[in-house]
Amino acid sequence: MNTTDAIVKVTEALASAQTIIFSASCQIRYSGRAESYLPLGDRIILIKPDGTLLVHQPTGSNPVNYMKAGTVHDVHKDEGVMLRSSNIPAKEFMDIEILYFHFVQTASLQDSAKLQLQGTEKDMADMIMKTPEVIEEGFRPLSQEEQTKFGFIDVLGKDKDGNLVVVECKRYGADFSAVSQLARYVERIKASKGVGNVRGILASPRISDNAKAMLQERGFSWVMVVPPMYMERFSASQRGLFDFTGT
Amino acid sequence: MNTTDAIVKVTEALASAQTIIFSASCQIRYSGRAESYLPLGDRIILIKPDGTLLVHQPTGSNPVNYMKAGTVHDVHKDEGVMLRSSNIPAKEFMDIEILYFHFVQTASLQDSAKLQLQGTEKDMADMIMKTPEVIEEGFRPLSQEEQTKFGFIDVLGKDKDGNLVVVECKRYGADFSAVSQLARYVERIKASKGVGNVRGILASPRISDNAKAMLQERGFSWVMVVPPMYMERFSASQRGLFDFTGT
DNA sequence: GGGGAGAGATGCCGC
DNA sequence: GCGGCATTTCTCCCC
Repeated sequence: MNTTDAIVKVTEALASAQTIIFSASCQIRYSGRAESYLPLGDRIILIKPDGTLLVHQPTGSNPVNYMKAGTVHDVHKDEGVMLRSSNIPAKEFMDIEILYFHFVQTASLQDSAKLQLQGTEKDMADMIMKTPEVIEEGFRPLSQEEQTKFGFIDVLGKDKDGNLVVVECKRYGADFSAVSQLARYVERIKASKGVGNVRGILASPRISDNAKAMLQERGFSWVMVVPPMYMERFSASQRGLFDFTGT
Repeated sequence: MNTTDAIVKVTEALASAQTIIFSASCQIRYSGRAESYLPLGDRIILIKPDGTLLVHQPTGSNPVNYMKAGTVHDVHKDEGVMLRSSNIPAKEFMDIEILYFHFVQTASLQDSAKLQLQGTEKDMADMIMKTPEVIEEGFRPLSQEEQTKFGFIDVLGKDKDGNLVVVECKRYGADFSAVSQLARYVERIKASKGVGNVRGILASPRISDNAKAMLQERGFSWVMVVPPMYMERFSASQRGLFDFTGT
């Protein structure tokens, strides 16, 4: 695509805060929290009205380079074509040297929708509050997301014998970090409540052998809990839309 | 844009494993590790040759919905237009119901370049190996990335008195998690080497007050180390390219 | 704004 | 494949 036309199109879109998508052969330098250089290649570049800039290579989920919201962009032609992006407060800078524009698209997007997500760790904690027997027989939850200066506890409760129980939820497989976190909360509760016997329970779909060993070493235990997913499409009437689940 | 033309263009691009970028008014359902619904709105959708699919709203760095590499896509018209994406091994599925295509672009991108990144945690460890005095006077590094069954140790060394020292590097501010990690490694080294006195040092640009308290409580210490950044553009001859840093 | 922790985290490397 | 962990993590929430 003609370079001069492309520069005009990008410049006008930047001025009117439109969304810009273009493909270009380019090389990229970044300086900020770290520093990087990306040699010449073809990429997709997306600039959003909020200043976000994303550079995508032909593979992978993550952008190879990016600038966060609030970044200011300017494209100009000197010896070559340069897209210079600056985020002064964040002290981050990027230079994209463009050899050729493959295409430039601009758009004014209308989108106020927010993602509705289910099956998070918070949903696990909600489920435990409602159906505490998933932890163990006789477990009675007392509070959810109890704040301590050292982090917040997913679920705090008492077992059938009246012992305090700290429950840490993980929506994925639990690892060392989860055990450390549980240990920290148990210590914190022991200290703040002045109680010697506080139990720790890790609730997750899976746990690594190593993490389980560390858990038992510290006298804690693990309960298999799967994060709840129960959107309306699982009802029989919606079977047509998502019938690939087979259930 | 004409819907039939758009469907043909997307279908052909999918068949030839091109990169596809289009904008559409759509609503999106996802089911997999979690479940989500995104109501109607205008989005940018990017499909890569490796099957990666990204859905971007007009703001923010992260895609609001996505499918990972290896996903298979198919667009067809029934009552409405549906882009159905499936990743069978991962048990993940997405349905994008498209009301209108604003534009469709396809491209064959040539890009074998890899990002050259500096200022990572690994670079910090490298620097400590080369100039160990940044840790403390008389520190002698023995090994880097020493493997243990409980994770790998950034730098293992001895202090001027011959005590073993475990160094954990963080390129950002150190938190509880970093202290827990360091404690785990120190315990591990004590056990595996059969030594009672093993020191722990956390090396990072910053540390939170709480983390520092926990560190001292366990008898460890903190050293301020900044991840090294020294690309050639900081030389005087390159001043023109990145002179906005002011230094 | 900093601290703490989750995320449909992703990506990398090692076993 | 799982495990362990860094990430220019990003994002949210709460102090």
